[in-house]
Amino acid sequence: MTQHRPTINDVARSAKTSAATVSRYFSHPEKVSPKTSAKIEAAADALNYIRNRAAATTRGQHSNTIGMVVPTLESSIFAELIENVAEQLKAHRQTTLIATNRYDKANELEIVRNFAEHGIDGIILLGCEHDANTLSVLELRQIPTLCVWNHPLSNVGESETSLDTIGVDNVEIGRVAARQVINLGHRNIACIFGHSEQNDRAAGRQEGILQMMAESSLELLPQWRCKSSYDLRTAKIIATNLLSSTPRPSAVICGNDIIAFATIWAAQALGMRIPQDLSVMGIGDFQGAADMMPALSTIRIPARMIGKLAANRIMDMIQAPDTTPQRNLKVDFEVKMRQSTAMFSQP
Amino acid sequence: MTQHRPTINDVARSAKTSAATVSRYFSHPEKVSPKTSAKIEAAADALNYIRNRAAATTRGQHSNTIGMVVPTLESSIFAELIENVAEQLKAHRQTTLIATNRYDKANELEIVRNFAEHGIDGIILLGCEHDANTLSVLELRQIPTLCVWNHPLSNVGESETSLDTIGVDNVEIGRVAARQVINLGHRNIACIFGHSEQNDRAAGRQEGILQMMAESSLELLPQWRCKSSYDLRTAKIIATNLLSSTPRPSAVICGNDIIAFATIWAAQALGMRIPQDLSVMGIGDFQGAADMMPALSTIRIPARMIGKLAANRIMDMIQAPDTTPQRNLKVDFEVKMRQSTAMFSQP
DNA sequence: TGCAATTTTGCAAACGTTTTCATAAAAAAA
DNA sequence: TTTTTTTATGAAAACGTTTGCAAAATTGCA
Repeated sequence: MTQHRPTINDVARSAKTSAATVSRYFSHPEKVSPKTSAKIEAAADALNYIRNRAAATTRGQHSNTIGMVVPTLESSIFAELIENVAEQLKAHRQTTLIATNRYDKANELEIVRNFAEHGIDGIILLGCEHDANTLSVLELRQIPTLCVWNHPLSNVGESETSLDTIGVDNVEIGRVAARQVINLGHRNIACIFGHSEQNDRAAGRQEGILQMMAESSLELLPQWRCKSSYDLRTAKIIATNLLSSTPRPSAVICGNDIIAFATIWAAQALGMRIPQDLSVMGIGDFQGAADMMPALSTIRIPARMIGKLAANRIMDMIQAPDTTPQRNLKVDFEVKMRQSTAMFSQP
Repeated sequence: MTQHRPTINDVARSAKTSAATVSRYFSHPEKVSPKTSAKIEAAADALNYIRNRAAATTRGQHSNTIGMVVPTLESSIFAELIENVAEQLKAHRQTTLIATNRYDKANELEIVRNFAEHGIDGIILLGCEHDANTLSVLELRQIPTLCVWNHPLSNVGESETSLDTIGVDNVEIGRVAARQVINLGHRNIACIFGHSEQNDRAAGRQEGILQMMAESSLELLPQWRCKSSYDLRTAKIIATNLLSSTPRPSAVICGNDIIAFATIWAAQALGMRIPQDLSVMGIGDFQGAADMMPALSTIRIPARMIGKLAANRIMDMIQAPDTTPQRNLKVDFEVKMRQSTAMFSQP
């Protein structure tokens, strides 16, 4: 028996044809006659032949692999995005690779280099802000790249990236979230933002919320302007702290739904009723937001749609790299007012 | 300028050395002298050289890539597992690829074939039950493979796999979860199991729960024996249904924490108080379980530890394929009794 | 300084594909 | 039937690495 794994030559020998034809059978099936196809299929099956994609890639072929970089897998919302991208790409016969940068641009650079080394066909990055070295690798290697999730910030910071984007406008989201709460009559509003250093989504939302409050002539007390990382434990501590000191806000706007969950649970643990004693507004519409008690008022980011659009767009970019259609596609979001917010009523 | 991306030969020419030495500089740095190393580093930097891993792999080299297959990314607990595996593997300079099979063995086979085509060095599968064709591909290609998360079932079904495993014993988990509830004095216990067809974890837990109830001479009423998929929406409907019919159980044991969350929220929506009116027991200790109100009593599966162990083990298997140490490693779990369960008290 | 032992280097042959080009076979047209 | 066009096939040259082997350079020791 052959100790070595069967190669295309073994299949060719067994099917009494040439390696070239076997290769064509797999890569361009329409170019080989039905009769030969049948023979090759039988031979490949019998030998348990498995293609060697690495070898194929050396000869300039596409690797049929798309890389995707997200900050973390622990947010259910990114999971929703990823699964939709992967599903859609599967329909295009592409493999999706996923890696997490843990909100760190240095990690991201390393990941992108690694993707490049493996000859990936295209890359989908989450967010619009990236390390200059990352952009340079992508540029030099001419790897089709797409930024998803958010729209590049117009005013906050420099829109450094020249990459195409598909996503929501986080400044607008921040503005709308704040407006909802303000329109309910709240005046004593606290905020728990996400950290915005390595995170342009958080930065945009913060900007939008602050804009809208300023436009409504509402002051944000320094002690009501909090920051938290996107994890339940930390956020709950910060929320508990915020809610157990006086004066107490009548509403809290949260940088994302994780923080909102934590705020609701912190309030409940302190014996407060939601929404009678406190209104809580989230952003994201994460898994559980609609089903928890009380259901969370939030802004739905259409992860499913972004995923599908992104997958199709990256395929276009790979297949027709010359054409340069839309650069930045803005996706609409949806306001979901549920049970965690109520009209302000004098305590 | 060179239209083509720089190759190892370009670097060699620029550094006034040979391609072989440049190759060694990247693969076995200790074999090249400091002086030459410096020259090569400078040249590679200047040219923005990026290695072509596909080409390397053809010459029989390792691809330094490990594939991992999980059912879904939407469970925070798998995310925790994955991130720990990936982090640990990164320390071994390995890239981790992630794919989801959506609880479908046919998808899994396709993924594994794809991994094999890409010349992956090792594979980590979630769960112990796999398609015979999947096993055959792994066997034929001699790809080091590890099953994680659960211990193979001893009694339920055939332990089909001959693969190494690292995980918890789900039958035992089911037994312990049930015992906790029974020991609190509950006699009218309902269960919402996960679907067990393509899911040996769910099957094991169900088996364990049923065993323990039988041993305690407790009958499980047919209408109290429910099944749900692992998603909030479905589970909440089923729980609502269960809890709004009479007689009503005093406790519900849930197949995992998603189902437990849904049950708690369904009960609360029906105006029941937890744990006074209903005790709810989960399994998994997902994100949020400890922080929600009331905090969920559950069984903690040590995702972090399993991830670390798995990463180290797969590296051992790759580096020393001959040695055959432990086959099945059983990992301990932890009971976390919190606020969602209470002693049974006559209504 | 000379000689052996060791380290570093370069040549050239793989690795398993894809693809160009030419040729053979089949189909269509005359 | 013969000629032309189309389609299917095979031979051989890439693709960018790694690595066995041998030669060259360096080091250690007397």
